Amino acid sequence: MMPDDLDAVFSALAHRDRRRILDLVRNNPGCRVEDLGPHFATSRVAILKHLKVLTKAELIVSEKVGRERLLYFNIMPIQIIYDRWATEFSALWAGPIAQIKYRVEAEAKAKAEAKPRRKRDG
Amino acid sequence: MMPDDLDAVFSALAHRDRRRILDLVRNNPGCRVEDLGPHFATSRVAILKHLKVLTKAELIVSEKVGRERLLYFNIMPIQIIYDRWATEFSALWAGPIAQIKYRVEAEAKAKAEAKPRRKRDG
DNA sequence: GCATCATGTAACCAAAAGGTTACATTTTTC
DNA sequence: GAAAAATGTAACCTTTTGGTTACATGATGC
Repeated sequence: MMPDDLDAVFSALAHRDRRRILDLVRNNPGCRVEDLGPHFATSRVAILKHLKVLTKAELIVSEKVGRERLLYFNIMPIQIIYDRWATEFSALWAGPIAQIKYRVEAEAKAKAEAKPRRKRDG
Repeated sequence: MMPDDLDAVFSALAHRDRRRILDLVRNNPGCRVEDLGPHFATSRVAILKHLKVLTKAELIVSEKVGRERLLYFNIMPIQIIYDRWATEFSALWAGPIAQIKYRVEAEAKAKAEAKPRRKRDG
């Protein structure tokens, strides 16, 4: 997954209604576009736009069956991020107490070395 | 964490430079705003704007020391999402084989029950 | 105390985002 | 075959986003 793809996934998740769409599709695999309508206060076309964003981020895959479009949730983008977070941050979230200790150490270290750096101005 | 906060966090993560800022701050706790400049092709003020977004999402906390501002990474928002994902999706990502099996079952189930729903139009 | 440094705000602009109504197309139903 | 259903596109508009340059302010160094 390329950085641009990460942008797309996080961006897709950055809207409440889109997260709710994902929940609905995940809990109702194969549901249709029109099944989503009653759950939202916005227009059908707004929902179509949200679906387009989710599809581009690969969080939703769909198939056209006659005049209907069946929607499915795709866990892969989220799993990729989840796994990447596990790799990068697992040392940071050992637990509440360990975490506070780490934070304090980080701040002490910062004060000890927060000095000479290269300078540049925009 | 409220849904609006989730919007803010995902939105903050939805920009490549902002993720890179987070990496830099995480690996250099207590670094200053100007330390970030050399790593990016955009202007200093653009970076300040990114920092404002990250701060609002609580992914970065900072303290003013004299004329400098020291930056620290805050793992909490990401940990909250991570834990929530673990709760909601752990059944979905048991493994590649199990996942494919689940997907097939989901699609078969969808075809069997993808029928009567309420209708509404925008 | 003055010049420099580090950060921050203001103003501007183009592009993107998020919504709307109107129109179009294909498939299904009767 | 005509009407209804389901989806999709186009056009429009307001707001937000992401960038820029210019200006401002307080702290630091000499």
